[in-house]
Amino acid sequence: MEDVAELAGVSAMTVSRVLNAPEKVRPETRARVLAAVRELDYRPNSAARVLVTGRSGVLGVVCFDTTLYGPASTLFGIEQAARDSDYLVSIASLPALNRTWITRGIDRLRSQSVDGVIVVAPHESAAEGLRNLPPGLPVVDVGGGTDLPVPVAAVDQYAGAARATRHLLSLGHRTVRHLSGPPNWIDASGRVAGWRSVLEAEGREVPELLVGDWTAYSGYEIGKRLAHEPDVTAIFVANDHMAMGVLRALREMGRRVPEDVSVVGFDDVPEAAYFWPPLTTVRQNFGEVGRQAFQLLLDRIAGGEGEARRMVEPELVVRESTGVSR
Amino acid sequence: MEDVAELAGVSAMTVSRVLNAPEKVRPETRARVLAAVRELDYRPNSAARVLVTGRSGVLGVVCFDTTLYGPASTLFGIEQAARDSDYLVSIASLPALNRTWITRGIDRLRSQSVDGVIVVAPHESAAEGLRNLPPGLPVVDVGGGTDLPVPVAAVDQYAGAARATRHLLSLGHRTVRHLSGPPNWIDASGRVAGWRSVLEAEGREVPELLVGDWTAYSGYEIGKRLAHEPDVTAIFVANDHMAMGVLRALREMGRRVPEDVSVVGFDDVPEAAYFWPPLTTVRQNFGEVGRQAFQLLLDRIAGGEGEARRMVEPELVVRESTGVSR
DNA sequence: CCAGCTCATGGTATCGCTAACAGGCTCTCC
DNA sequence: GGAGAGCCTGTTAGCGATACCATGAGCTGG
Repeated sequence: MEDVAELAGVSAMTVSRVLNAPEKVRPETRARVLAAVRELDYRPNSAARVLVTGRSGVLGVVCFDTTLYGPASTLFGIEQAARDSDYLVSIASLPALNRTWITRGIDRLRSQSVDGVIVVAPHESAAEGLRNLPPGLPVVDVGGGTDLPVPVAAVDQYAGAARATRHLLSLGHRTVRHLSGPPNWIDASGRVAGWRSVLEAEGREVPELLVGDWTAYSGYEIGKRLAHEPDVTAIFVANDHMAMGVLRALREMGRRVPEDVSVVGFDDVPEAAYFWPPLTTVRQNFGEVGRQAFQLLLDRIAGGEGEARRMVEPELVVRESTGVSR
Repeated sequence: MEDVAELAGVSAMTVSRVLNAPEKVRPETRARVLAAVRELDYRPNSAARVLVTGRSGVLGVVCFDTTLYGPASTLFGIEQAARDSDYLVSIASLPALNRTWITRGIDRLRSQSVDGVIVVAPHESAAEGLRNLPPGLPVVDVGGGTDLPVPVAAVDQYAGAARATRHLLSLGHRTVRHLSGPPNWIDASGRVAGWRSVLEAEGREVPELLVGDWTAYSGYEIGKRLAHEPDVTAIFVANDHMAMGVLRALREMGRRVPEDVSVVGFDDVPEAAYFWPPLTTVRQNFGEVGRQAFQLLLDRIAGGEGEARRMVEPELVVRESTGVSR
């Protein structure tokens, strides 16, 4: 920086000002400095800047498994929003979902002086991990429950599940089975709640809950069991990958979709329209959730104490895997 | 740090040593310092450390679309390896794949004093972006070609495609059609080359190349066209998602898989075993690629000039979408 | 008993930048 | 024409750590 200052015939302070508050420098001086910056290919040292300002322009994301479609898409949304605002994103992935690791992840990021942290761990353990946060560190949660001490951006799982369930009932099905995600996942329990509430509101029997682990494999295994129950005519599956396994199991066992059984998924992965049959599902706009989370975080970093929750509405996408009850 | 030093009755310098070179401090003193560290919940300020040492413990990843299965899995592998070595990962995603953006992504990371950069952009433009790198910055590429000026970790696409093609020929098919990924993607051209070379080596006709864009949609559209060509009995598709579209198109047009047409995919996404029919495909161990890339980068950071290329072998996974030619 | 070594620790300078204040210049306006 | 208000720009100090060298204690060996 000293060199740039010398080349431009000004002091280091002026160079600093050109970079941080250009309007405070006379245009002519500014031009000379910028020319010198280019000439020497000068780049400010962010470590030094962080040291004195305390702000780094980096935000941290704590996440679990970024190969899952939802978290990966959310992360991507966050990254895009961050790029547009000249933030950089550091990620701390967790080997397991529990309080200890979440706390450790946040610590790891904090030690790098991130300006804020977004936690993408839609699991009950996240709540514990967010209980006693280091004071002064802005934190936002993605997909968490309502009882968190931090702002939350999330898709309204309850509403999405309710829509899926109502759709099936409206086709004439007596009731709807639900294959849920693993217990303790916030998304999973939100979908269970939405499903159950619609059945209860409509006075339908609430059948036994089935529990998978998000994988197509678990959908397939549980689907085989379901295929043996002749009174099952409508299944709401908690994500598209499990739904894919269910579709295959039903087909193998000779039950036609949608003639014999209707199936609804959740997520609307890009491939859902190419399942056999094309899958009716609930679209979640993960990218939008990521962007909302980033906005919430920006607000907190700026000292805002405003909104604590931003819900993104899911959308039912009707394709060919659902049909009227026989 | 001063406070810790005082509480432990030592100088700041000793505290620093306890944290960076514990063996140089008498065990007894070390214990006192560590106790003080815990008591005050002291955390070193990484910015200050970076300022003086020049090393940050952060590595950067430049990537394109982290919602794609391959890049997401690779990123995850890198992150896991990094965590195990106490590195943090910053990501810079690119709005478009070209020289300018890649350079800008690297610059963005460099301005944060990352210790090294891994570029996950298996596209020809990456090569240009890697031509004139800032000197002194260790860079490793993932999935790039052979002519890069930096070390590369990659899956051997050529070998994988060759295996897939030979598998189809061994089932008695006269020749094999190939639906490739978009031009200029390294993976895509590697697979094309492997496919073509086997056909030529076996003296088979090399049919016109078909080109998709990695999406199930493009697979579906091109699959519909292929379904009309009765002499097509074997298709090697450049990724599983496109293969899924092809499967659906063939089915819709009344062509049975594998009885009439055999289909092989590439990637082995977790769902491939639940396609209809279960997809024969080429498994790529993306996680391993990520880990190898990280190892290469660590080596470069440490000043190594060793190996420039680490190939990960893909594996043919035979399922039910391929069968003997009629 | 002391030169000469090792080992543990401390003092000081410095990394590159910006906050806070200081000062000089121009301009306005009575 | 001079006080006062702006506007630019410069000077100084310090952010929190580590590199480097100095220092003193304890030990070895002739």
